[in-house]
Amino acid sequence: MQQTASPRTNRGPAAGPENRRALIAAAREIYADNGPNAPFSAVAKRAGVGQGSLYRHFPDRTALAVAVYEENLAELEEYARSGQITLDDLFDKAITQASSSMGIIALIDGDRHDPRVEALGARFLEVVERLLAREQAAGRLGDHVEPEDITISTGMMATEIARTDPDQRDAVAHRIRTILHNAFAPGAGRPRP
Amino acid sequence: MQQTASPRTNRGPAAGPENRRALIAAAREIYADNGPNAPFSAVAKRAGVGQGSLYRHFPDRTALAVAVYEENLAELEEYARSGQITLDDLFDKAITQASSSMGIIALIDGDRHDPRVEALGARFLEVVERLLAREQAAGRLGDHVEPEDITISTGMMATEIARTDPDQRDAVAHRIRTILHNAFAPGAGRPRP
Amino acid sequence: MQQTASPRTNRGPAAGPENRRALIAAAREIYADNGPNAPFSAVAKRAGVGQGSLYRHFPDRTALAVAVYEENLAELEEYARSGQITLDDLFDKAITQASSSMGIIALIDGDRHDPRVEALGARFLEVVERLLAREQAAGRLGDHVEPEDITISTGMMATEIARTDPDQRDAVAHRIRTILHNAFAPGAGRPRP
Amino acid sequence: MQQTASPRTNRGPAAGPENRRALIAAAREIYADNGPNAPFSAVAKRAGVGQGSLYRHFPDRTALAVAVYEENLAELEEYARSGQITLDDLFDKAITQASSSMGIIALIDGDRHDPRVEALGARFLEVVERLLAREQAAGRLGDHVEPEDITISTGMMATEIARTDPDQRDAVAHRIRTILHNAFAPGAGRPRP
DNA sequence: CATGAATGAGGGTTCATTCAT
DNA sequence: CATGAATGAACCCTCATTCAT
Repeated sequence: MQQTASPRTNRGPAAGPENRRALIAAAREIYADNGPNAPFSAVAKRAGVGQGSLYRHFPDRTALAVAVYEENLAELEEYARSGQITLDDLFDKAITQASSSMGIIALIDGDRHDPRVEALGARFLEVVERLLAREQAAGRLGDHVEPEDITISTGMMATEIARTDPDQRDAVAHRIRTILHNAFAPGAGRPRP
Repeated sequence: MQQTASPRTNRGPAAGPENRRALIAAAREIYADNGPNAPFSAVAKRAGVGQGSLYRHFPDRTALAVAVYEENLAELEEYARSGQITLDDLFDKAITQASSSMGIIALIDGDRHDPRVEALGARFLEVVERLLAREQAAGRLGDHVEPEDITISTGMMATEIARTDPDQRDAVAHRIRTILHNAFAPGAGRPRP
Repeated sequence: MQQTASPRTNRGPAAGPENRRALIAAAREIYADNGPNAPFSAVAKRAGVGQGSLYRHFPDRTALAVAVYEENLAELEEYARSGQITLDDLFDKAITQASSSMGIIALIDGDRHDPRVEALGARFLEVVERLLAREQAAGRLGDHVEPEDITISTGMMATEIARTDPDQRDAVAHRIRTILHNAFAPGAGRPRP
Repeated sequence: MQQTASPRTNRGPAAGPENRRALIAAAREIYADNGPNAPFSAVAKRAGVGQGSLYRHFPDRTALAVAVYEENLAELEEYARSGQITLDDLFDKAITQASSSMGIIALIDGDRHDPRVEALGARFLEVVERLLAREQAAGRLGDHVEPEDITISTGMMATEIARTDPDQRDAVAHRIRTILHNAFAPGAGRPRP
């Protein structure tokens, strides 16, 4: 009837932000190693944090996945802000992140209607829109390409990479990039003469 | 005083093949409705069959998923054998099947190294190779296209369709088809003049 | 990810009815000893039955409490059917059952709006109605008494007995009986001359 | 770089009594709204007070319940001291308090052997004894009535009211009052002529 | 003296798998 | 060969209690 609490160590509230970071890092590892069905509690264990703290910081799986993905996205936004990002840069980032976040991506996929996830999608779309406008103006991408072409393609590519064996990822990534480059190249949208 | 426990209906060995079919049909419904994490036992219930029979026919989840997918593939092979299958036909099939087998696809994804799954992949590759050779010969697909481009693209497309909301599937399917057509068109692989 | 089942013994389906009885008996003991907040799983343990079997037989706490209480009620109905039950007989039964079912009563209380519980209440009301009509006709209970007076009083008494220390139960029971007898006696409802 | 964790508001020792009052008020609300199984911590949250302060003021659930109930009792004592309290007045108070303190009553019930709870019972008995003596002297209650008849009846009534649906409380209260009035009326204890 | 994050054991429930009938 | 109840480990989540700040 009574729950006996026997905390081994209590580092106090100061541990809060540190724990949050540890949980996000642990989530990356756990979901990368064990796929999206890994027990939620495994994240807490890996982070060296109590179950309760995990739930305090992230009330549900989605909250955690969003936090992880948000870090990825923030890095991308930062990169986009700091210079002239190209489609290849975007693909590079997507491939890199897909390789290390496979479980998280799958997790997010399951919740695509969650408002928190939709918000991330909107932020990603913005990055893409700016990129596309610039590249089209420079004549490096065809005018037939729409932002959704890029977002969907990037998502497909990331998923495919994520589920590919590590030792074949480079080859598959190269193949998909080539396909997409051909599809998005200037002139690709019009019938050949 | 105890009423002897007795199987309600035991139709004997004759029921074997019938049960197998019922289980496969039930699996389609269950995984379509509930996603890949649906309880295995739900399939037996939906099929109107005991747990034991489910395990007899399909010792594990993968065995069942393979059986379902094999039906899809057999249909495609049959279709390919019976006439001049085009890339568009292939895409049509993939889209149709993705829409109705989303859970199964996800299930198979998790087991891509299972030999039973690999065997299906090999059969699919064969279909694609024949198709590609014919279409390239007819000048309807570029010579830069390789069979793996098709298999990977089809897989990506199917996954993407499967995870898209039903009411947006047509639009997304159209978009992806356009991208891939542009990518695979004759001339798309060479630099523009 | 996989749940490993390691059943020590599996006595087969024949154990079903036996398990059900064992669970009901265990529930009586557990809730009598530990009150209504006893862990549900303790019932399974006491019955020597797996958790799953407990849930199969009784999908929730209320189902179990209803089953227990239904046994009590069936005994009362049987008794009422077999002869001329008096108010004192009813009180006797209520007191006896309250003493041994305290936790169950509390449990049922929490679910009084559950249809299963309401059905039991209706059955109890029927017994009371017949009893009251007969006793009033015989002049042993006042005409001012209504069935609900009896049902509420019995409920109050049972609850009070259930929460009284065993060694004071007789005294308290006697006291409450006297109060209610005085209240329900012929003439008690009318002003004294 | 780390921002030092700092208590938002710490009003110092002066806040002590104020917090205590806030906790008691919060307990009333929480247990009225959520029943006796409401999380202890919810009280602190509702009171706008830290967990630690809750534990400082009330080391356990019972301490808090006793404090709440003590307020009710003090009000009753004050009322009794200030005039000629009748049985009906007592019932009125009991009904009113039962309606608003249902969770607390249930909580106290579980701890009736706690000395703190027993002390409250003794104080209540004193009020009843004085009331009974006065009413019997005035001929408004039968000589057969003993203090324990009143205390038990009041307790039963309160419990019954507390667990009755709000919209039926008036009817049930009226019914129980009538029963008890009939039982305690002068002459009710003697056999009819 | 107050705050509120951290802890982790415990209870609820599900479901993969076995096996008596 | 089919049935479906039985089993219990695993996962999810809550919450009583402590304690650094």
